[in-house]
Amino acid sequence: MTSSIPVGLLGALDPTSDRAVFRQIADQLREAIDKGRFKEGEKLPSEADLVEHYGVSRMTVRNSFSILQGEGLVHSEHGRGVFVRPRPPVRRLASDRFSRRHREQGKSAFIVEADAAGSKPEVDSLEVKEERASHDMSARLGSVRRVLARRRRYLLDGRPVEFATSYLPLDLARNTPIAQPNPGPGGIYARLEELGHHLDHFDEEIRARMPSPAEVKTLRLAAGVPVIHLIRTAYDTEGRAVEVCDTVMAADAYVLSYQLPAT
Amino acid sequence: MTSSIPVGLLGALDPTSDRAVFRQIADQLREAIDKGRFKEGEKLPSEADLVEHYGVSRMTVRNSFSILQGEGLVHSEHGRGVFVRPRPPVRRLASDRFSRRHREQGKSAFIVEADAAGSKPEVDSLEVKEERASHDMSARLGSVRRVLARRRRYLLDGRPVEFATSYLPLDLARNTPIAQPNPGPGGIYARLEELGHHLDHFDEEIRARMPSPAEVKTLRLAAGVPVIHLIRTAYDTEGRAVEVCDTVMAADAYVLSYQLPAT
DNA sequence: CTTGCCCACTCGTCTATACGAGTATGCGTG
DNA sequence: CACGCATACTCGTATAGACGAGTGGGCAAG
Repeated sequence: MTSSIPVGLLGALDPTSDRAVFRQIADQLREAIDKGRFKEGEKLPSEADLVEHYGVSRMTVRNSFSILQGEGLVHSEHGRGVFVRPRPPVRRLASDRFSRRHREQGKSAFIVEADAAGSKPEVDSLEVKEERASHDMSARLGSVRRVLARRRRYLLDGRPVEFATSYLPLDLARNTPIAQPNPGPGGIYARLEELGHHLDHFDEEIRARMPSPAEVKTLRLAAGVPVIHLIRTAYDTEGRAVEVCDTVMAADAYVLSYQLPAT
Repeated sequence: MTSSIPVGLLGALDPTSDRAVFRQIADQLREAIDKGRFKEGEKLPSEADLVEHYGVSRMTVRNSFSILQGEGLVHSEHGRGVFVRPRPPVRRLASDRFSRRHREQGKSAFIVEADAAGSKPEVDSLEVKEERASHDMSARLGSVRRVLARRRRYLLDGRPVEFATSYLPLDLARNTPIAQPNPGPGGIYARLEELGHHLDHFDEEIRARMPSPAEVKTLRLAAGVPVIHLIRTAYDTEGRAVEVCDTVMAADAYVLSYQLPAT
């Protein structure tokens, strides 16, 4: 007995079916996972086990696993096995997360929230730099040539969950606390208001897509995990766009939540 | 010469690199696509071309393609080739799309919008049914046992882009126009208000994830296309949840847009 | 008991081959 | 000219084998 894994939880192949063998195997594994016969974090039967159980070649089994991996259901660890991917705790982003009320406290929303949820928050790879505005950024900020870019990465319990860059018109941010790595209590929105730019409203654009290889690296994303791409523009009471925040989030770690009036 | 495709757009492998051969090939193809050397909808070199160009086995080339497919960059067509996946036109969903103003016209927002964008809208697989509320739905609607479920699928130019189900408490919807396949001008929100349920606000929850096999089928999704899962709850002025709309959208066809006051 | 090594097991990468099935093109037949 | 078929080219599926590399447990030496 080379395996202590209950391969018996799986059925047999239907040779009369039109469905490809590797799809049938993937279907059976998926069903077993969905029905909880394999639990979160649990090890699936090894490739060798499945080769023996189904009487197919190893590449066929690997093909099945690659389907499930693409669906984000499992992940493999070299030398250890293939595991049911655990659902990470999600972070809820409410639409009122930038209200002045929340800004009063000294700590950032991210830290407060994470502490409340019992996870350890970190912010790293902070970079504050002057840059040429990209074409898109220039359009969003109103024909601005140069911008101040503030980049940072957010982690929960050591896992990167979000990578964000704020862009501000350089004429507005230069030589202000906003250009400091730590802009102080209440973050850059508090500083903007102190500088006389009273915030009026935000526009948020939301997309979802598969990550680029760079994003996979930065967010240490597992296969089959999309990203949520959120672009927020902050406008002051004079209608000027004073900041654009470009955020890429690991989709399995987030639920966005908005409350809309029924006007 | 078996191929008219300019394989010459691609470089050579680096045998000293630690990076796996199939990843190097995928990198080169990705770069060529990103730089526009292969354009949207264009056919990539065939597997056989790449086998010859790189001097590797076919499975290695296929492995490279499968990476790009998982990233949503390419799609393959049996018997035709592998193509750069075209970016479909996106549908923008604005946060004011349910305002009473938009409800005045007879036609649904989806139809109006699509006509304006010059695409042909369709709504199909309409199903109106009484059901037992799922645990989650019951919680959202306030301990409701039975619901009226309204299912429909939206298509643009023949392509399915969205699948939505509205759930309403049965005691509220039974024997009203809401239980009709076509609820009339302004949709069910107009009918709800006529029935005395004045809408106060909506809550929207947004997630992104890879689609289930059923969703792949319903939305005819290409590999590497995530879905946006939106759950909207409508509340009346008495604080009662009067509808929950569960929507699954092809992520490559949508940009969601919200405007938030900076209170 | 602790340390270090070996080995079994695991997934990762790659080759070579075979056959099947969908697509498109061109050519020959009617 | 129109139709249908042969054919070449495409990707899809599956097999069999090889070697590499990460992991972890057990065993032997110290």
